Amino acid sequence: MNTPSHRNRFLRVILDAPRLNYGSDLFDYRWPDDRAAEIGQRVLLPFGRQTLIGLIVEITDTSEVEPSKLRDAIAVLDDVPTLPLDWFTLMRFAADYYQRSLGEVALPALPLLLRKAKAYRPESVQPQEPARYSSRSIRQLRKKSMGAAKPDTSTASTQMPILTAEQAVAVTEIRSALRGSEFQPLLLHGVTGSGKTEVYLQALADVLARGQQALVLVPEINLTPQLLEIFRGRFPQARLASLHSGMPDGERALQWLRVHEGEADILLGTRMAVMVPLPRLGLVVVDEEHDPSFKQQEGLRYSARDLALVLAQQRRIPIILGSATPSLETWAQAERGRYKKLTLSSRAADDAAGLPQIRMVSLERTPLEHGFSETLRNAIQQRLERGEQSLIFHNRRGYAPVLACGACGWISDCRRCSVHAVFHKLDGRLHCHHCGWEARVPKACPDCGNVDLAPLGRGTQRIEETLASWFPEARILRIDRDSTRRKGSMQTALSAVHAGEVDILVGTQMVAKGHDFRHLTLVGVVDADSALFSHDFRAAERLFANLMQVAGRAGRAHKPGEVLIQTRYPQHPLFAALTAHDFDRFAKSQLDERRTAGLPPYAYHAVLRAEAKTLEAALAFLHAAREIAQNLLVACDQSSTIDLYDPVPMNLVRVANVERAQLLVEARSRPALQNLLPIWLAALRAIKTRVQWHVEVDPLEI
DNA sequence: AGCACGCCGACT
DNA sequence: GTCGGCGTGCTC
Repeated sequence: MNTPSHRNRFLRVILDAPRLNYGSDLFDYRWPDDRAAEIGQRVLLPFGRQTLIGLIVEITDTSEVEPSKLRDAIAVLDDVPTLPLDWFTLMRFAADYYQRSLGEVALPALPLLLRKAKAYRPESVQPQEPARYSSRSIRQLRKKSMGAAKPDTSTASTQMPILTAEQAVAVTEIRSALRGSEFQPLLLHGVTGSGKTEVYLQALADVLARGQQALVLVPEINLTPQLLEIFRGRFPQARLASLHSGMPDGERALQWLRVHEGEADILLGTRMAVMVPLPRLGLVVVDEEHDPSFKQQEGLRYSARDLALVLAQQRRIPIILGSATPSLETWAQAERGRYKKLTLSSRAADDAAGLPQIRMVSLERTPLEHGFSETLRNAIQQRLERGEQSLIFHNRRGYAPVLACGACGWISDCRRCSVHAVFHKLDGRLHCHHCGWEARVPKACPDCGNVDLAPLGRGTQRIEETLASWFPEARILRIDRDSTRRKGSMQTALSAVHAGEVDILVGTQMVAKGHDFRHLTLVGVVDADSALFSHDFRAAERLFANLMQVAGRAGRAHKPGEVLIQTRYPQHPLFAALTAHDFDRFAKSQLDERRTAGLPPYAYHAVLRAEAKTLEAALAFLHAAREIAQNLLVACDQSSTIDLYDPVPMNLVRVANVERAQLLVEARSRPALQNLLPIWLAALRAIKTRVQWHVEVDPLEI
C-alpha cells in the first residue's frame, strides 16, 4: 500500500530467486522514511505476482530504477536479529571469489524457514498503525526450543587427560594464538590415534572460558553424533549446536538461530556451518581438512575449508586445520611458514598399540581367489580364531561393477550415461550410480539371447558373499550407502560393531572416516591399484589419504593392528611412503612433481563446464568462450600468465542424457585469474545459447 | 522460481 | 477454427 503522507527511501535488496542473480541482482523498493529498516534485515516484498523474502543490503535516498517500476516493500521483518556486517563480508567474499552474485550466496545460506514468505501473515493491529508480520513457524520454533532447553546436569568427568609432550606443545601454541587475537592458521598434523581430538578439546575449553564461540567443521554427517557426544561429556555446561544437511528444516532453523543469537557456544557441523553468523566467534576448527567433502559439488561450488580460512582471517582469530594427511595446498602453506605446523607423531598415551603395521601383499605372482590372496584370507581366519575384528575395505558398492555376456560381448551399460550399470544381486537389478537409472537384470543377453550373463569384477556385496561362504560361522556386516540408506541405520550398524557383535566388517569409504573401532586389529584393502595410474593429478593424493585413513582404523586400545594392502605394484613409491608412515616424504615428492608440472598449489585452476543435448553444441560453446578469453588476455597482456586449454569432453561425458565438456583455465597468478573471470563471464552471459554452463573455481577434479 | 507471451502441430 | 506444447523473457 502506498502511504503518500511520508517521503520514501529505497531499500536495495537481494532475493532468493537464483536465476535472477546473473549479473546484477539488486532490486529497489520504496519504503517510508519514518519506518525502521536497516541493512541485514529481511524484508517481505511483492515480486511479480508472488511475495518473496529479500535481504536489505543498502538503504538509499535515490533510485536509478524507473519510478513506474518501483513498488513498496510490504514489511521489514524483525523476528530474527539483523544479520551483521561481518557476515555480509564473508558472503561478499564468497560471491566474488566463486563468481556468483551476492544473492546466490547469501540467501541460500539462511535456513529455509527464514526465506519462506508464505509463513508471514499480517497480524491484526490498531487501526492507523502499520500492520506487523510475524511468522508462525518462527514463533513455534522458539516455543519448542524453550521447552527443549534442558540444563545438562550430567556428572560427566571434566578432568583433562594427561597429554603427550607433542600434544602439550600444540595446546600451548593454540592457547597463545587465542590470546594473540590475530589470524593464525595452525596445521595440526597427526596420525590417526595421535590425539588430535584431545587438542581440539583443550583449545575449545579455552575458548569457552573466554566466553567466545567456536566453529568446528567435520566432513561427514555421520561424524557429528560421535563428536557431539564427546563435547557433551567434556563440556556439560556448554551450549552445543549442530548443523548438517540431514536435519529437518525446523531443527536446522532452530540450531542456526541459537548460534546467530549467541545462545550456543560451539557449533559443530558439516560444510554449510561455515555460512552461519557467529557473533562471538573465537576459534575455527576444520577436522580432516583434506577431505574432499568440504568442497560442495553442485550449486555454489565452494570449499568450506577455504571459506573457514577467510572467515578466520576476517575475524582475526586462530584456525586449526587438523589431518593425518593434509591437503597439499595446506602442506605447501605450512612449508612456506604461512601456517604454523603442529605435529603429533606418535599415538596418544592412552593408546599403547602404536602405529599399525602396514604391509603390501604383492599380487604379481599370487593367484587370487575371488579377489583375495591367501595371505589376506589367512589373516582374517586368524582374527576370527582370536575373537578380533577385521575390516575389509573396498571402495565399490554393489555386487559387480558390470554384467557381461560371454558369448557376444554385450555389457550392462546405463541407457542415459556413459558408464556401466552396476549389478546389485540383492534386488536383482542393474543400477546406474550416476543418474539413478535402474532395471531388472535381463534373463538372457538382450543382444544374442545367451542365458549365461556373468558379473565382472567385484563390489562390496560380492565380497560379503565370498567371506560368508568361507567363514559361515562369522558375523559379517556390510556398511555402504546401500546398507545405510534408512535413517539411523548407520548409527545402528556402528553400535553393533562397537558392541562386538560383528566379526568381519565390509565397507566403502564410509567406514574409513573417523570411526574408532576398539576391537579391530586387521584392515584389508582388496584392490589399491585402480587409482594408481589415473589421469587425475590428485588421484595419488587421494589414494594416500584414503589408505592412511582406513589403515588408521586398525589397532586401538592395546591391541596392535595390521594393515594388508593387495597390489600388483608393491614397489610403487606411494606404497613405500605409506608403509613407512611417512607423509612428509610422500608430500615432498608430490609437491616436487606439481611444481615441475606447474599444477596446484603452484597454479590456480578454474574450469568452464558446458552441458548440452549434443557434445558438439557443448564443445562449440566452449570454443567460442575460449576465443573470447583469448582476446581478453591479449587485450590486458596476460597471455603469458594464463593458459587456456582446449575444450574437451568430460571424463564422464554423458550423465542423464546430457553431454558434458569442459575448458580448463590455468593461471600462474591468483589475482590474474580473479581479474579475468568476471569480465569473461560477463561476456559469456551475453551469448545467446541453449547450452547450460557454469564456472568452478579451484575444481578438485578436472 | 513462477508466470505471461508467443508461435507452431493435432483435435473436439 | 481453437487447445496446448514448452522456448523466451521479465519480475524493482
